[in-house]
Amino acid sequence: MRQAKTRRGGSRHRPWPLSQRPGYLIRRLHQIHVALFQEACGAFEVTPLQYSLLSALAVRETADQTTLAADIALDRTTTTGALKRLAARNLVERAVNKDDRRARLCRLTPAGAALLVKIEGAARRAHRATLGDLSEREQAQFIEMMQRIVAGNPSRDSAAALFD
Amino acid sequence: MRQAKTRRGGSRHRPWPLSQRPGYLIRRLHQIHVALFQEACGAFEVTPLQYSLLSALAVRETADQTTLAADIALDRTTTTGALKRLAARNLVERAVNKDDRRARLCRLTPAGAALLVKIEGAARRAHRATLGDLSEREQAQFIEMMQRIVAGNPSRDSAAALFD
DNA sequence: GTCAAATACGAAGCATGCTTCGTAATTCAA
DNA sequence: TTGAATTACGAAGCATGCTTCGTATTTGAC
Repeated sequence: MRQAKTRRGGSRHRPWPLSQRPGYLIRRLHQIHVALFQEACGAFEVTPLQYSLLSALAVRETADQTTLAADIALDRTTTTGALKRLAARNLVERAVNKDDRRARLCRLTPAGAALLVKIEGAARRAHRATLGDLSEREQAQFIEMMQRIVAGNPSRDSAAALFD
Repeated sequence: MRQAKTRRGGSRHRPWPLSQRPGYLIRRLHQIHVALFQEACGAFEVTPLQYSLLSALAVRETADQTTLAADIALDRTTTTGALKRLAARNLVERAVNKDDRRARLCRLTPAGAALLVKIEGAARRAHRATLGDLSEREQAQFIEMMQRIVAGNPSRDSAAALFD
């Protein structure tokens, strides 16, 4: 048997440390970013996802929910839930489209636009802090590699391009 | 004003493309990994988190829920929920500790240990595939950088060390 | 024009993930 | 030894994220 000698207990596979598994490390990175973001922007009651949505809306001016979902690479129904919460706080308007009554045209309210401006600085700092343990050069490499992975794994309905 | 000229509509900040924000890219990476993992291991009805838990249990042999939560850097109550679901499928045993009736000692059942062995190959392939768009050398760099970031942002109650 | 396909939503259900609050059991210091 | 801190859980609540199924509306092929 090429198996390493059994450990206390039974014979098992040689364990693959969690701390070396890409999926585990990615989950941790996400966890770390969310924590840093909340620390920086929690006072504004905005989550990373909501910041993404507000940003996308600022670019689109107006868009239906499916389009927004594609913009931020998020499931449609999840996007709807997030938009509802933003609408409940009067940061977003969700009016039924008169020209296509299936759709809901979303748009930033003045309050939403104002909030976006207010949190912009803190949000960007949080994003940068996430990679703060890497050198400037490494950060650029890291981002480039992430972009390459994302490009190689298109979401089912990626509109993409909009933000590039 | 150093601001770029205003776009159709109003004056806003120069938008920072989502596709360049570390937090957004990390969320996408997580999304991609989960999708790849489901594709590879969905037939076994196992999620990435459940795989982490089963792995941690295989190493620990026996552990209370709080210890497991620290092992996989996950919130305690979330861990409890996942363990309950595994227990409901008879993959994990959650017996009240006779020596400390506050705690529940968890342990892999034979079915759980067998399942872990069965999915090990597919799970590892899914983890590797997540970075599949990078060269071998880049993958090693990428993992090393993620580890550095994780090391620089300890979870509140990191037991860590166990898997290193 | 009409009817099937496509589209945009909504509802429901499950699995993460987090926080806060409450409870039961254990520990440890005075 | 007794009573306050600590510890391990559980429950509840909110926010993601996903899938599947159903409904309303529009489009487009014929």
